[in-house]
Amino acid sequence: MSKRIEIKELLKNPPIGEAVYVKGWVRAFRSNRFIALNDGSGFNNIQVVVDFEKQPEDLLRKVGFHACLAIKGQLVESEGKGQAVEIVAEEIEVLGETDLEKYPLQAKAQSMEFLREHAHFRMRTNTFSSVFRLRHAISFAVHQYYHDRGYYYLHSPIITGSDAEGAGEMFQVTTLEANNAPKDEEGNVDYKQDFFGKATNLTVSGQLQGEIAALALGKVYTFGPTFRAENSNTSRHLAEFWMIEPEVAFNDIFDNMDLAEDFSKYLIRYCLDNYAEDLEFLDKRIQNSEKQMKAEDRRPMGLIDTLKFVLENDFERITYTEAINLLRSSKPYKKGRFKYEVEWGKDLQAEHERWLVEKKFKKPVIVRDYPKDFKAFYMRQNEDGKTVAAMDVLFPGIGEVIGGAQREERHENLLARVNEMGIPEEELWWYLDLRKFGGAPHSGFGMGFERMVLFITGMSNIRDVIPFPRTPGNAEF
RNA sequence: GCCUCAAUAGCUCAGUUGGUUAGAGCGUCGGACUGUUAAUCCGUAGGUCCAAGGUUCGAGUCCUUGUUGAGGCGCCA
Repeated sequence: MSKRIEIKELLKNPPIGEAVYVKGWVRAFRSNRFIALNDGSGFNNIQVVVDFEKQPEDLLRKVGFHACLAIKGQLVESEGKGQAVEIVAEEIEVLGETDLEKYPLQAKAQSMEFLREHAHFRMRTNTFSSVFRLRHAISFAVHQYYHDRGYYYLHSPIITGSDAEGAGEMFQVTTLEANNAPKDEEGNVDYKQDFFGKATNLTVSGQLQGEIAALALGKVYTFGPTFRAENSNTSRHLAEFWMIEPEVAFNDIFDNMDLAEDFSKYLIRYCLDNYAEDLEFLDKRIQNSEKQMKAEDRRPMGLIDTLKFVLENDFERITYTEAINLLRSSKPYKKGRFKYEVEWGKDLQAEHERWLVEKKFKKPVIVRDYPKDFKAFYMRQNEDGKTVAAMDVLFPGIGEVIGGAQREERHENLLARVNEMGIPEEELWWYLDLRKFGGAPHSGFGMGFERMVLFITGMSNIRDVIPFPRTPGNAEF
């Protein structure tokens, strides 16, 4: 009786007839009699039945939406229909009141935009508590997947002195004062006097360090925050996001594709197997919100059906050249509906990727062997001399969730490419060394963690699947 | 960075061709209610119509600039 029990545990193994002690927040107080209490341990609430004649009136007044309570009572089989068991309250203690005249949240659906502005309260809603439980689940499943398969978790650095990843604009890290930085003889900022003795940035990718580890430990993965200072204003981009980057010695591009598909499916399966209640709630939520929409704007399948469909079907695998040919024989191409040109040598645009994934194949698609001209320097050159062993995994509704490649392991080829692209060789001496001493074919990819969370939860804005989103012009909370 | 749209009560929104005192639902607050499931019923209060400037006898409504947000595009994961 003296020890608190978590609501999830209480509902899993209900000790009917026994005295119980729970704590949590009020999700609803109905009919001056029924409290729906949730302590965050799971999706489901416990119903607390109050005999209001036995409780002081001023105490019951404090039992409002999202107030925090501690309740002692007896667990009994429920007389009502919506739940199997309930607690008959004997002692109610108010741990934290909520002044509802000032509290912004309400016991009804509120817009994602509004809740985003109240990010310190939004996790108390059904939607966000489900999303963040799933975010945890996916994160845990990532480690489980790789650990079970003999991969080593590599902590790649957050601060990097390398300026050669080429993955995007970087955030500078410095202890120099903006207004009073020391200057060199030419009048430029003298980073030799900075904390690290050189210019440094927040990492945009752990891949290059991952390769170092893969060529010693065999199979590794990184899972950490990455930073892009791009002025990207979309529902799929963050300035601070988490990325999972496996890197595997001796894997070629086909092994890489197998890994990407198997890994993605594992994460989805883990959530379906372990977090069904949260997924069911999110599924219903989407269906309700789409009721007012026109049929053609609705998703073709419910959330859980979509996830199961992805699990049960192979990802489509095509080359970039095949993708171009398919696009050029498509209806929207022939009718001139595409805004961007479809031509071998030009990158696939979002509208092209969407057609391939959502119209043509209706499932995840892996596109490989892209022209080398618009891909990174480290990707392995194919025999045709025109393409590289790059791959993108495209998901319905989101687009690119995974980007990867077989890495160029041949020192001559890599060096030629580095020079061709005008990258300073001295920045990459250690990366080039990996090819000079015991080099090996190897492959890897980066999965945008939030994009995977977006897909699995069915949310539509990436800002709603990370607790505290960082985007251009916004670093609140 | 570019394009489009939006901003009115705590929230979600309506507001006619520019014309009297700006409305509704939900929430709040007050009351009723001992089997509710976003409970229900009755009542009350609640507004610098995003900001600044302009046009006009008169602006929530029209114009300009700005701010914030959303959607799309580009960059990518």
